[in-house]
Amino acid sequence: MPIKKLDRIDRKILDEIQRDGNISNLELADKVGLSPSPCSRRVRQLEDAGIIDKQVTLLNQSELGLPLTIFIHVSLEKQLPKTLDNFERSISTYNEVLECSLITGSDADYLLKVVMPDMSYYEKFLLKELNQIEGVSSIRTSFVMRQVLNRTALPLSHIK
Amino acid sequence: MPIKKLDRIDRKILDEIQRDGNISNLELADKVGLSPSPCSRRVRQLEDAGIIDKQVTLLNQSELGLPLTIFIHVSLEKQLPKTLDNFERSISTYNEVLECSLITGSDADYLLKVVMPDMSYYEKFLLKELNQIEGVSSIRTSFVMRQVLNRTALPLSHIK
DNA sequence: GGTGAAAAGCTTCGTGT
DNA sequence: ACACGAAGCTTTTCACC
Repeated sequence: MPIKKLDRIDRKILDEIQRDGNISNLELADKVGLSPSPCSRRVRQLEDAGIIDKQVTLLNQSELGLPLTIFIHVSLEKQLPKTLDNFERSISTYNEVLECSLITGSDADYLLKVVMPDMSYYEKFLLKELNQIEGVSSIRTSFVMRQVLNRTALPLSHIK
Repeated sequence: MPIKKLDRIDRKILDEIQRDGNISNLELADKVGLSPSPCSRRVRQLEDAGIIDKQVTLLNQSELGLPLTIFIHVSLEKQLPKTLDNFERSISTYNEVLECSLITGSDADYLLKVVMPDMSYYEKFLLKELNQIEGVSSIRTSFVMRQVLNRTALPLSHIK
């Protein structure tokens, strides 16, 4: 299922729309060297194939009053399926949690990425929310001092 | 500069376009209870204010042959501005690196999020690229076993 | 698989309230 | 500030190569 045959034009299309989700089909067709009709057909096929996921609008964190980005390592006491499941369902209810990944490591380890207005919000989140979830044993916080990179565009260079 | 006054309608608009970047102004206007003209005006103002950053298309990692997501903790030998600067410029050249954050911790610590086609690619990346950057002292790898959450939508509930 | 033209829809102004 | 209506452009769909 993964990796359909994508030719050079498909890659060009993906590359363009990854960077600009608002590009018109006319401009896109021009950039990839196609006429509008086949270009929009290809885009539709890429959507149907599930290669194109969705289109979103990205907002400015700081302007919205969310200057803090925080990574949180969470360890659970036991790695029972029920414990993991409960944690995952609980954590999913917080919109402040942008990412949650189950990662390899010593114990059952989750890595969270959260955004917060300020420290007092974070303290409350930690004590009243995260720490209240059943089975959480240890929490380690890493504050982001500076975001060097924050991309949504995936690399395409590995595609043959 | 952060947090302009956003009323309930502005928040509704942001909430909608965060989830669907392709929504038509007609439909958006309808959802937020406005006629098309003032709705598009508000969107433009939110863009001009820098609150709306940009529109992008998200692609499917697995379908593109990038099933591996990896978090990498990188420590540098010295935290000289020149060393940090060199590292950041080097790391920015790799499209496989989606995120790079300077985070608090013991030493100068970067947390990277990278995507890879497979393990052999990652081994090459680690040995031939990341390890070759001047000043890198230690690297710790965390493989993502499962992505529980991966959102781009920011929370808006904290806005008054 | 690519090209070209016509119809339908959306966006964007200007104007009025 | 919002609503209405006209002009311009984009997408879509069709027939054809």
